[in-house]
Amino acid sequence: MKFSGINLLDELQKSELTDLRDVFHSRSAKKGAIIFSPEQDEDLVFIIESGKVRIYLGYEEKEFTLGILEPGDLYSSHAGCFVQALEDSSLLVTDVQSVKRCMAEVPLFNRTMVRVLGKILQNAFSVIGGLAFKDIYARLTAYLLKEAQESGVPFDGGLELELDLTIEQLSQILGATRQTVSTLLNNMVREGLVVKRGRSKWFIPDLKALEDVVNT
Amino acid sequence: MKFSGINLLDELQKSELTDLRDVFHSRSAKKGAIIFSPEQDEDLVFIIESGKVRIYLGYEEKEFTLGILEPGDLYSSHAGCFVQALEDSSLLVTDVQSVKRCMAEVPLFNRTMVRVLGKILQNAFSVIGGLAFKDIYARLTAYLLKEAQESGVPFDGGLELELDLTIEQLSQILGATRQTVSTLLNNMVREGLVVKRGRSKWFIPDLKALEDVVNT
DNA sequence: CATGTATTGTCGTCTATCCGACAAACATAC
DNA sequence: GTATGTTTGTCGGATAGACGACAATACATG
Repeated sequence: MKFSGINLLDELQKSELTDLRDVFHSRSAKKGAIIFSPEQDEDLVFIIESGKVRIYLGYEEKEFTLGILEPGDLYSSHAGCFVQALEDSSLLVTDVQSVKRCMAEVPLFNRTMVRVLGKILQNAFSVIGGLAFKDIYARLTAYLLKEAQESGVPFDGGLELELDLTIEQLSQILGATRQTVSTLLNNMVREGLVVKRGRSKWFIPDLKALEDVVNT
Repeated sequence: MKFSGINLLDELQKSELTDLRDVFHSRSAKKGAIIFSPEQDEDLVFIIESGKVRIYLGYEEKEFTLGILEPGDLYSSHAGCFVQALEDSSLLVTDVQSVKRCMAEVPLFNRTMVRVLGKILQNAFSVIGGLAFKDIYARLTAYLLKEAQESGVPFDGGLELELDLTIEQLSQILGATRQTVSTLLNNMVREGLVVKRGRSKWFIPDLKALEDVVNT
């Protein structure tokens, strides 16, 4: 899933933004490391250069994943979230001051910034809608459907889907317990909605059927 | 509650923004009227001039209130939300095209835009945190505490609080049913945490006690 | 191959919250 | 005053989903 819908790495390639590239410095993080946390109050903006990074809220023992960033995604460290590397990753980081300067000088950056914030906001609203209105089964099927549509690979009339998430991680995205998600997924298998293909690989034999379940 | 934390009406008074004022046109709405809804896809940006306006998500019969805007607040109509006038209100409206032009020409507007979006986003995250991690009682007490701190009037060692919400409306902010909120509120009354003072008016005899409940 | 660790499936118990129903209280209009 | 609508309080039943516990896998690593 492209979290913001806009690939900033591509944007940075554009010739207008040569000077912009220079304000970023690179920073790398090992798999599992927590890159930013809500306490530290440096205001930083960063772009994922490589790897995979998880944005999440934490409260006592519980965690809720807001999204997973991939190369080209932009985010800010001052939104009160944790940022954790899911794989060895490298980020392009800069401080908000520089960003402000850029916004004044480079109009394109500006519009991009607003666009990205808008996308993130829309995503946040849809998360709220899910939590407020839908039960876990509905959130699960909707999530699978979206992932399948965005990154499923056609195979034998159906779709193959590589989620690359443990059940535990999936449950943190859905806002549920590991146990509940595990049980619901297995119910879906029994009903033939999905077929298990090994470590976090799934096959959806009939996308229509899944759509029908989601739209009810 | 100031939804975005920034009063755009004040900002518009600033001399730098004279031309900006001209791109907005006024629009009024009667109490209860739905001003924008998610289907209509005009991309508009608006500022509350007078009155009170509710931003909410809707799904089937249910509604979840994201926030209530007051004069000076800015919002955008393309975020997939309903916008409803809680009282007779008037808005300053403009389309996104004009906003983009302004962003290029007036740097101040730009920064303000990003700042407002940031605030809204932070609010959205705290809503998600509430829904994901806390039960309704915790959300209720936290809400009352925040309102008391922001707009409570000192009285006789405690705070008087005019919420101006029916229980039903309050329950839509908290993401719960009317009945549950009603019961929990009356429990709080019995425990002496709050005292009822008539139609949506409350008295908090001991703010510390309320804080203690919230921080556990 | 053996051993340790991480991931998954499943079951029973427990509780917060929803939902429908209804009456009481209150406000508003006639 | 009475009548009518709106807002509230409360109760009992139903249930989704949390939680703890444990066994069964699968996976990695020496």
